[in-house]
Amino acid sequence: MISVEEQLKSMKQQMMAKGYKSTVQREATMRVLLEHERDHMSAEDVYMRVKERFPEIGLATVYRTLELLTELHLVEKMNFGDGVARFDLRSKDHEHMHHHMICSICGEVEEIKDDWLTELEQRVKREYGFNVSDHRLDFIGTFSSCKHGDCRRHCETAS
Amino acid sequence: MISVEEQLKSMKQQMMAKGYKSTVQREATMRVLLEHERDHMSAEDVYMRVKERFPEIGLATVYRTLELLTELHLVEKMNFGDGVARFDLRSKDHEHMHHHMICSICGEVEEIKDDWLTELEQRVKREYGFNVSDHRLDFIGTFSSCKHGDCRRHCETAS
DNA sequence: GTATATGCAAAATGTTTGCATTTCA
DNA sequence: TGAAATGCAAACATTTTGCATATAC
Repeated sequence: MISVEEQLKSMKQQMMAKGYKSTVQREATMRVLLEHERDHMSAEDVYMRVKERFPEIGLATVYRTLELLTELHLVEKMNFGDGVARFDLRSKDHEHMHHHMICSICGEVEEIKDDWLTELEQRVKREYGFNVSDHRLDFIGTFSSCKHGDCRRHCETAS
Repeated sequence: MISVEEQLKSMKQQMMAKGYKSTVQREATMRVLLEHERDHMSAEDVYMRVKERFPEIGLATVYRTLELLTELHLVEKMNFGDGVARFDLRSKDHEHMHHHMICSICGEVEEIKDDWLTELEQRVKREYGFNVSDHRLDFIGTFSSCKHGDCRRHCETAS
């Protein structure tokens, strides 16, 4: 596992290589993303976390930064159907998009870190002539533990 | 294949069985959905189509009807990341959610009607104790035909 | 007759944009 | 220095809500 500082440096390099400037606001945003790698934060979530340490930042800047990072494929923009976009870092050791299990009882989104789709992607290519560059796989259902009354974790935070 | 009238009747019955009333607005909305079974229409799309035949209908009614039908599992609410919810009928002969190929050149959303995930759903259950009731599988990429300049179909309509 | 559904307009939500000012390379 | 980035507020798009009226059962 690479350290936060190293990852930050690498991200900055990728940004500057494409002609974008490195700013304190962008660094602060990336730092928040690094510290919440798999939290599926909304833009507002990211904004609030960045604001804690950099109170003068504007929401628009966070949106613009997240858009930029998405463009650079450094973050992944997701949508779980609740009307808000969510963002996660695409770290070096998780090149491929991961899959999700979305619990309809507690709202928790859990990850499956493997890539189960390489085979199906070949099939798509073979049968439909479609070249897959990305994929999204979400399972909707219930965790056994939720069904039995004791939710896995932070049920109340899943607004 | 069941006729439109039969399907409509069945949908109305399901609605009334749960205590909801059958109204002309709801019928008109369902009819539009039946005639555009796999068109991934936004609420606005549905609204405009219903309005053609029932001009006094309000957008809010369409939203409320689509919400109700989603609740009854008669329609499927989707989200392709462009900020608008899209709706399709869940017809009898396609009980399971289908998969999508989303072309990043022309924006076209094409369907894969098979269910490729039964095996993976068992694996989720086995490895994570998660009981899948639904799933969503989207492939993002490009059709060979789009790459070669001639887009598959109605590229300009994919706003 | 009564609870439910509708239409309209207003509000709420999430996101984008214009523009004057600041900052980075 | 000059182009790019920022912060703010206003604009925007989509969806939801309140409420008086109409409708289905």
